[in-house]
Amino acid sequence: MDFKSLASQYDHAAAQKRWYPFWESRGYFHAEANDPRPPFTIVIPPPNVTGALHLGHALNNTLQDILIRMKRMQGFNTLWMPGTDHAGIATQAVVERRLFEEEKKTRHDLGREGLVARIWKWKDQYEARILSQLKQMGCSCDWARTQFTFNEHNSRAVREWFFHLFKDGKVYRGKRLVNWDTFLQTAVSDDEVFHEPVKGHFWHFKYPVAAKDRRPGEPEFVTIATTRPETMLGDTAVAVHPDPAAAFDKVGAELREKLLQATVKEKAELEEQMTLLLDRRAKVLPQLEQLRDMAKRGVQLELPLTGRTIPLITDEWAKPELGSGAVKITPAHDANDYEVWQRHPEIGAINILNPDGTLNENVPQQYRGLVVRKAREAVVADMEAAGVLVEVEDREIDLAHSDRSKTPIEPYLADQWFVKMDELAQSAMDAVTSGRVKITPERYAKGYLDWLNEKRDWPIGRQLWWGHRIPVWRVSLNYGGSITADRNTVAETLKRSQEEAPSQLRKYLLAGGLKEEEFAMQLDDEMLYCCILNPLGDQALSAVSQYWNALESAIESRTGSDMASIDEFNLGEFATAAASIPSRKVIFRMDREDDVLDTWFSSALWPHSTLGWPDETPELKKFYPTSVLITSRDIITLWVARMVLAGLYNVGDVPFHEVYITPKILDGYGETMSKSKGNGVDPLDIIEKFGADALRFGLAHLTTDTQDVKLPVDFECPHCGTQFAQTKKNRQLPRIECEKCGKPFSTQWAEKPEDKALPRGAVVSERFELGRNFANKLWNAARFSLINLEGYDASAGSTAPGSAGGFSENDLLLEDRWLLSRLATVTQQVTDTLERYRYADAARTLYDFAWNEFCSFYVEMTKARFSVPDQRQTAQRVLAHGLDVLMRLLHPMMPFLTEEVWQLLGQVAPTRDLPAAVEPVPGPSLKGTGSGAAESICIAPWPAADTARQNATIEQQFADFQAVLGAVREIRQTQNIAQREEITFSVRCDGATADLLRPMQPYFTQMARATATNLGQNAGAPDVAASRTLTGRQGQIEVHVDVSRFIDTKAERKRLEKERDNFLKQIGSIESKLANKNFVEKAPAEVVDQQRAKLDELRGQLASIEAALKRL
RNA sequence: GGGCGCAUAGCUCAGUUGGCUAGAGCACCAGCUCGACACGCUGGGGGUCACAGGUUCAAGUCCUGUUGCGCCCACCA
Repeated sequence: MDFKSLASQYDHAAAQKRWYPFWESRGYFHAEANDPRPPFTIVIPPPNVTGALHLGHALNNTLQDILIRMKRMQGFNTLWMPGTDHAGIATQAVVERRLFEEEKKTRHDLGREGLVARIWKWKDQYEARILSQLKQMGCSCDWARTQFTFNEHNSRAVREWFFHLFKDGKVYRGKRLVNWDTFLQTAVSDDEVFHEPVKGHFWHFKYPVAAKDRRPGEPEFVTIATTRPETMLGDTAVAVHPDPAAAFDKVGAELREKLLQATVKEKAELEEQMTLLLDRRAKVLPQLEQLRDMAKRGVQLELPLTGRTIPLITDEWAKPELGSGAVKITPAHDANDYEVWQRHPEIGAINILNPDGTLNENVPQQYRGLVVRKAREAVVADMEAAGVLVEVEDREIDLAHSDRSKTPIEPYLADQWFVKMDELAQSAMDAVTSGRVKITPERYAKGYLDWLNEKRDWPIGRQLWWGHRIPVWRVSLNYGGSITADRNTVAETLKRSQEEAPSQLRKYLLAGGLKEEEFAMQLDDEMLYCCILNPLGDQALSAVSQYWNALESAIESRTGSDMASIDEFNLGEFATAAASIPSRKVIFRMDREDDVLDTWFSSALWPHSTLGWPDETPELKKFYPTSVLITSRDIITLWVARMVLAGLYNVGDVPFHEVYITPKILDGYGETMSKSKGNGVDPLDIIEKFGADALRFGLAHLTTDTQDVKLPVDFECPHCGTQFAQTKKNRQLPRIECEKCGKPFSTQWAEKPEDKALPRGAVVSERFELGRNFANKLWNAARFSLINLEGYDASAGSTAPGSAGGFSENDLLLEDRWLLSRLATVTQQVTDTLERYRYADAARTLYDFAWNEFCSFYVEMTKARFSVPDQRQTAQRVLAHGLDVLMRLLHPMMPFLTEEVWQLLGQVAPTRDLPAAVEPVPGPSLKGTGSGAAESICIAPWPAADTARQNATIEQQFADFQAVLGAVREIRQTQNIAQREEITFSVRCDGATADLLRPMQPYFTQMARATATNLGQNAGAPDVAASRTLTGRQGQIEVHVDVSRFIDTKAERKRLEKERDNFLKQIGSIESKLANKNFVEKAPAEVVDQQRAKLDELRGQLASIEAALKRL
């Protein structure tokens, strides 16, 4: 191949298109459980199928792929498990919104099955898009194993886990205040709620003391205050503090404590608070104590508008320093009041809301059916009319809104399934404190532990349709075909047959074909719950259900028949028999729970369910526990913690040994990227413009462990190519007009046909220019090498005796030894930093080495050597080897470019190993050594550092050469000597350095168009010279360039004077340091010596600067 | 309210256990069509390391406080 015809710019699109299919077709990404090599496993944090991936995902997945690719090269049996998450509420909300926007339909118009079918379609579409994005980024996932949290297998795993928790008594049913979204009619979790201040009011009401409980001298009313007056209809008590004086004192003491440590500014404010507190105490304490006494006596209050009376109670929740000191208690609609109820069960709870947000039958007739807002108005008006409205204050209220529907949240008491967290949480805490799971960066362990330490039970039900339906059947009693499952009756009946009901049901289930270990039951005060493991789920159940319905009636019609005789019936018969159930007969009725499980319930299983659990697959045995989890910090609690406890519970081992928390990608304003904010960037835009390698390298380069990554982004006009900043204003617009050419283009928000018809403007960031430029630099270094490897002799340098060719250790020149030494160090550094997730360090090390050492020096220097027949082959061998190692080290970050180069290199230089300076240590090593002739760089061995070639002396000698070259170049530039002018220079230095520099003459010519006329201890300066003084390995090096033809005396003097001043300043500072007794005595001897040496050096340099000045 | 971070050049970021004149990329300035690369080469300018104290022979680095910003959690009759 004629390598000269290779394009001078790296064609990323072509490389991507060429190599990804190649890798896939060769099956490099596929892992088998029976592969004997040690495993290295990562499970992907499954992206939500809500939408396409943005740069945050790109970062996360790039970092995973870098590790996976390195480990693959290191010889591990590498598995990267891909997949997506069904993301319950988020996905359903997106699809519902789309449904409404496009067809003006709600989910109720479609029904459960219809809506779920829609969401599946959406899922298919976005899953395909997500997987395609990952492939275009170059991710080397084992695609054949692609998983989905809601596929059949994972559904089975979910049922299995739930069933075992249920059976263990770790799942229970309880009442709980949920954030009720009255629009979507579902509970939403706390993290799906946002708070927004709205203007509201603070109403003060007085509740009369019941006439019968009034005593002279005591208050006739208790005043309470609320921001939600309609909730008074659900009040079940009013509370006052049991010891208001003590409570006041406690608050006072806290204030005093603060005051002690307060700054002047805070003091005034705190003192004012203190005064207010004391005033208040004086004013209200007697009355509060009276109320307290009344409460202890059991006084009742009349609850206005309702005709009910409620008790006055004492509870510490009532803060004497707030409001009136008395607080209304509405357990069904306020979380704190709910807690009060738990402490005072006798007060009860009254739910006043219907799921749609209207008031229900528990409130007086006139309020029923009103929405909260209307009810509030009505209640306030009626309270005023009743003369119990004391006062209305304006107040700003931080009101909870649903993230999905943007409507206000109503706290609502609902039945929920919970997972008991005590032991599970403890196990997950132990895993981290014992070091079995290591979190990097360490600081994130604290949040994990703190959160788990609260051991709050986990509410797992969601009132949604898209998700894993809870595998529990409510067993109620049904009187003769009427399906009213009247709770009280059921409870009563069940209570009566408490012992009997479960055993009865058990018989039926067994008769229905279920095995003993496939179902479990829980009986609470109200209901019998049955959890069924059978993977056929609904289907099996309906058969069972039919079976016992029919069975009951059969038994009824066959007086005296016993259970033993059921075998003679088959299902068909029972189905017909069921039609004739006598109306007075009590039979069981089973209804499946409507709720689905929290998405995290299924994602918690991800590391083991994707490997086959609950089956004991070879994969599970081989790849579990996985090696590392790479994810973002905001799901450490929601996801990571739950995976740990689920893994321990189900498999008996942690799901991963390490967790690496990535930084977050922020936009130019420091805000996190998200689709909803409109600041998300599609990685494909970046890939198209800069290439996948540039994207990946850029992201790795930004990944430091201390900071998030701010990434200002620009729109790129598709008409004229102008880039201009994405701002908070324009980032959500469907169409934007170019700032330069004024022509409009569309954005990701384009919905209307006329907008969509416009050309799409890409969102780009100049941050990725770094990676693109680097890729191009590498490409050209490779191109240069390929062109010049003509005649490369693979056998040259073979250690085999008698081999032909010009390579032998003795032929290695200084620059060869330098490069090999550096290569060993860089290999060590890159390996080490990547193992420790220090991606940016690895990227920077490679960037600096490749650009400033390999290209700027080694490659440059080979130019002079290729024309020297004696040197050509050695230079080719070392160049090819250097490029080979560099490509392998870069491959995890830049897979496409490195493969492209690898393949081309293979054409001209099929093997590129150099004999190791020392024999590698024998024994099983995972790290590769030579590249061999791997057919793809994906599976080429990871470079091993040939540490025997590390040589500090060589590196220092080379540094001296670099310094001299730099001095000559600098003089050229500062003297304004044209590039094409040949110049001469002399170097005064020790003999060893002169010997070193003498053979470098071709490089001075090559790289600085300069000829050394005199080298050595006695080398004098030309008459008219510009000079630099350097500190070499063996002493001072003076570089004098003959500038007689060019001298700009004024400029040179100015420069030298500036430099002299600089030196004087430094010398002064070191002198004073050394004059300081404390420093000399206390600082370590080596630091002092270092300073003394430095001083000598500086003085020497100063002297030569002064000499140069004199000469001018 | 509790917790965790961050603040270094115009911009985006490095700066490992305190120790040479604090670095990089982009942007900026000057000069370069020399056969790998103008997505390049050579050289240059640019920083009171947010502020105030403290520890130390020595502080960008450690401690305390202040200010500003971000995130997480809790709470708000």
